[in-house]
Amino acid sequence: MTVKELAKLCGVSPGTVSNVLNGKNNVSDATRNNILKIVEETDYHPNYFASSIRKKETQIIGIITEDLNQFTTPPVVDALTERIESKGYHTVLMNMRIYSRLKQNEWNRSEKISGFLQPILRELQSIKVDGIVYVGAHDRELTVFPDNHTIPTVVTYATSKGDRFISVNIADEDGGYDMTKYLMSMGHTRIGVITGAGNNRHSINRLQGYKKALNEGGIRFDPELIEEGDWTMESGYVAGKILDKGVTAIWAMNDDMAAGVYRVLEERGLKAGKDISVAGFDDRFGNRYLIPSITTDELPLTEMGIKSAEMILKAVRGEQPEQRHFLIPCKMKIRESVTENKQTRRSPA
Amino acid sequence: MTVKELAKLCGVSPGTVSNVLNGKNNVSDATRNNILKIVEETDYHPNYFASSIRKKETQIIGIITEDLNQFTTPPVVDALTERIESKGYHTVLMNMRIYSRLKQNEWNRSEKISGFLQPILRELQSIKVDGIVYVGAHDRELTVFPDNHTIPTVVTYATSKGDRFISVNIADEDGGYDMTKYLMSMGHTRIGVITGAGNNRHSINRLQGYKKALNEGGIRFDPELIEEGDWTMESGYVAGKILDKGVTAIWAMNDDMAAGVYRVLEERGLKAGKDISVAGFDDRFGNRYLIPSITTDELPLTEMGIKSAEMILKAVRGEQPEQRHFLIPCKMKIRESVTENKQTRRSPA
DNA sequence: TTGTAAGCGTTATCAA
DNA sequence: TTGATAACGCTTACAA
Repeated sequence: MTVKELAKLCGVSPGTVSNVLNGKNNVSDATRNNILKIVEETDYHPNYFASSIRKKETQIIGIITEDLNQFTTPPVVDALTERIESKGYHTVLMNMRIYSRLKQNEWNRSEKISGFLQPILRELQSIKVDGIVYVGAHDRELTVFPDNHTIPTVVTYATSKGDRFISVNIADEDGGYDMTKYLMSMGHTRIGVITGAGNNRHSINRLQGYKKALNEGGIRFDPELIEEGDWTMESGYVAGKILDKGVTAIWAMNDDMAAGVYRVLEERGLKAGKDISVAGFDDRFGNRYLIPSITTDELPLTEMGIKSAEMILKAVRGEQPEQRHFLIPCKMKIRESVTENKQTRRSPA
Repeated sequence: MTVKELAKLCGVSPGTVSNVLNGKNNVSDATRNNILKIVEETDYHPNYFASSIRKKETQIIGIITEDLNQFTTPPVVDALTERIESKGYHTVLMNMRIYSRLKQNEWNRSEKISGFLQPILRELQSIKVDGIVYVGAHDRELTVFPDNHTIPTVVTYATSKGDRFISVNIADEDGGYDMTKYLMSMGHTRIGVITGAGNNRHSINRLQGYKKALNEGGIRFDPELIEEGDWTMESGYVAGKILDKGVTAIWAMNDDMAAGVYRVLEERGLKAGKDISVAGFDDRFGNRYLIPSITTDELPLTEMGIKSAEMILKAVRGEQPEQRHFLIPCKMKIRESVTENKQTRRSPA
């Protein structure tokens, strides 16, 4: 079924049918209704490709994910597509699968990622997407877009080199600050920290927040209390040795590493929230698995998707964004693993 | 840049350029190389839409997910896209988001899902996908495809009503059988089971495997030892009362419910793998969170994606599949939570 | 308000 | 092996 055939059925010209289908108002109500009725009856649907040749805008937004299997990605994509599609745009998802295609020590090798990105960009270019949202697997300074890339682009869970793209990210510093403030409010002053990989922006920013909170509370920052992990449970287990430094609380920068701390406690016959306080980050699993349930800071994945959607739609329409970099706040989840510090010195008699 | 302009640059006709670009072998090596060189230099890319009007096949496979946020979905999609794209096809992902759009008691309401599916099918139809892979959020008998649906379709993590579509699923019965056999091999004879929702095919089939294994071992099936859960940790916690029926092992049909059992044990001062054996299903989290680490049965998500990809490509090419329904086996993960039954009666003196 | 006809950038057909 | 030329299904000037 084509416009031509449909037009014949309606007793009008193809042009008129096209006008009706595209919501033009240069058609009489009578013919419009008649055409619409017949469209309904015949279940006619325009050929998307044919119309896209002639039209300048495709109403398609391309979504590029670094890795769909990274746990942070699906919620972002979900919110993103929901919002974009609710505005009448379509989405096309391209997954780079960097985690399965790269060895761990290559995750930051821009030239590798660039190699994966290139064909995908070509693809998106040839389907003439109106805009692109790039969803990172972890916050990294992106240098992977070629210089001649001109399609409107928003990056999320990643930062663009310089001011090139609009970016939407986690407010990591505030997250670290909130968590530390909370631990301090529970009477903790010697707070051990297990960071993620040291060169990682999440680690750096969260630690910045930790320092800021300590500083505000008049507590001297002690580098001895910082252990570097690599986000895995195993590294949290190893870093758990920080226990021996007389800390009353340990904050691991993700829940996986906190789970490693739980293992150490188990081995020593200790309990989080009773003998020592333990906090995580991400809220990867709600309160389901760790016992006692873990106090953590929830990543704002849905909100990041929503904000990114707004921004790319603005960009596509040629509107100016109010700012170029957005930091979305996390949400503290107070559970059982952090309790008041019983070792707090009372005010001297 | 269009073929026309490019052809002029190359000093040949548009048709010849097209032939080169499409790998036809009716062009001399000399002109081919020349054209290819200039294509490279000018970074020319054909307009996807224009070529798709004329071509009968689009080389696009549509992937429809019931819910991308269901933990089983991304691995399937990942493997699926990898395979499909490695064969020179493209993929377009459409996500129905049924979990956020439906209340829990509506998850099996076919007419609701049908309502979400309809516009997506229209969309895929209008971009003329060569085939469709439908990725369910849990195994369900699908009645949601309209009668006039003729595009080659494979369903995975779902079963088609009757013999309509090729399907790729988990070998749930074998999974239940293997797990029960393993528990029996560790000396357990009174094995409590916490099922998922009772009307669910996963529950039914896994229980079937349990019964089969018991039967082979000469153990009478005791309905008293079966508790119905609903896949959530909370329901596993409630069903944990099965402890009081003198079981030496509990098998929860997913890891979330097993986590609920861990909570019950914690409250009672018991330990999985020491005082009682506990097994799960899914291997949702590897050995990271539950302590002691849980013995479970890993879902074959990647393999399901691979098989589905093979099948849809076969279907698209008009080849006959060797069978219409595939069951992919799970992989037992032996960890710490199941140990030998110390209460086993020795052979009578 | 409607119809006619000329594109859009490709690929397919057929003749040279 | 190449080049004209006619499709493909739709949109859009422009004419009626």
